Amino acid sequence: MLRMGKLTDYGIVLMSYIAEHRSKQHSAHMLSDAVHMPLPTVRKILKVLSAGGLLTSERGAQGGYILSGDPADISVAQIITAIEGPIALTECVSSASQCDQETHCAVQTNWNQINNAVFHALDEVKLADMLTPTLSAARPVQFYPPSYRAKAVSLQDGDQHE
Amino acid sequence: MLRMGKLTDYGIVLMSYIAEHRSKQHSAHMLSDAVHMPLPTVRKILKVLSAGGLLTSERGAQGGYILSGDPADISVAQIITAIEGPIALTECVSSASQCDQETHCAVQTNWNQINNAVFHALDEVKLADMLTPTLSAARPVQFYPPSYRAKAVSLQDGDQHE
DNA sequence: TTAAATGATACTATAATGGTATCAATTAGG
DNA sequence: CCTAATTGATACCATTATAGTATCATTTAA
Repeated sequence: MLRMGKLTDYGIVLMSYIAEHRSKQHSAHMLSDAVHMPLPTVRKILKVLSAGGLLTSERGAQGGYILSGDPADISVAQIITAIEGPIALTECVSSASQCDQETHCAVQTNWNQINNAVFHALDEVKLADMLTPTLSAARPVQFYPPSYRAKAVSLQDGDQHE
Repeated sequence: MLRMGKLTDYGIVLMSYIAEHRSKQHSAHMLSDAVHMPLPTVRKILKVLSAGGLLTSERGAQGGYILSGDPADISVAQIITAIEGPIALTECVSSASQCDQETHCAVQTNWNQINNAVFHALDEVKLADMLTPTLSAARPVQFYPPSYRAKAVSLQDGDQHE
């Protein structure tokens, strides 16, 4: 399974919540209550989201966070990028290939394209889309065949615990 | 950054190598030498790839591995799925939502679409494509704007070390 | 029957991640 | 002007996941 940090997941939930209540300014405390996440964690995420330019913060009493832009303009890719860093599946792409594989790594070049494909997929989904309960009708969605799921075999020891 | 296990990266390199030398059968030992990866690790990956149906194994002396299918038919998505498990960015999708967020998680529904988009992006890139040094001309590739890279802010402590 | 190979399982150390605590800086309001 | 509320920044810890290794069982060609 392609893994993404749990904090990023939280981040998207937070962004969704804020987008749903754009009128108000939200403090970390309020959001923590509203979305039932531990306050320190919420604070950490909000800070990063703010540093990434997705949220605008106001300090001091009665301060808080608001969306920096329109939900229709903020993509999932932007949120992920803000929290996780640049979207890339492999290390070697972002960190200018310090691996000793370079010789056999004609592969590397093509990773760029893969990463791009993934990025664009994520960039097409906007925050506004996340608010709508289901948009199945709007976009042509094809669930990938269950055979793929079934074929997965654990790399780790013993149990797969899922 | 969206993370993918290093072993998966290795797996793709291995598959690429095997695809480039389809005629022969390859033992873990040979591959370990050829691609300069630790033998035990190579063995582990090959086993999983074999269990996933992407490689066909033959036991005993003079045994080894060969590609199960045509490189043009094997997608990167398949390789990733074989090694990492089903392609999904969040936990809650694959493990039938055991999170306590369900109330606020209208978001969850839409993750399916995101995961799908990513899956299709990865499924379109075939192993055969990885062999060609660059296919820039063939497919329209757009590198995402560097602004996204720049905006990334570390969630972790201190340094970003990259 | 031996050697070469895959299959399976168990173990360990390192690193990444999530989570927490603490203090500094800012600002509205009494 | 002082207090309380709030974000900003940094440092720290514990748990988990990952990569990597070791060991033994199984199969098969020579």
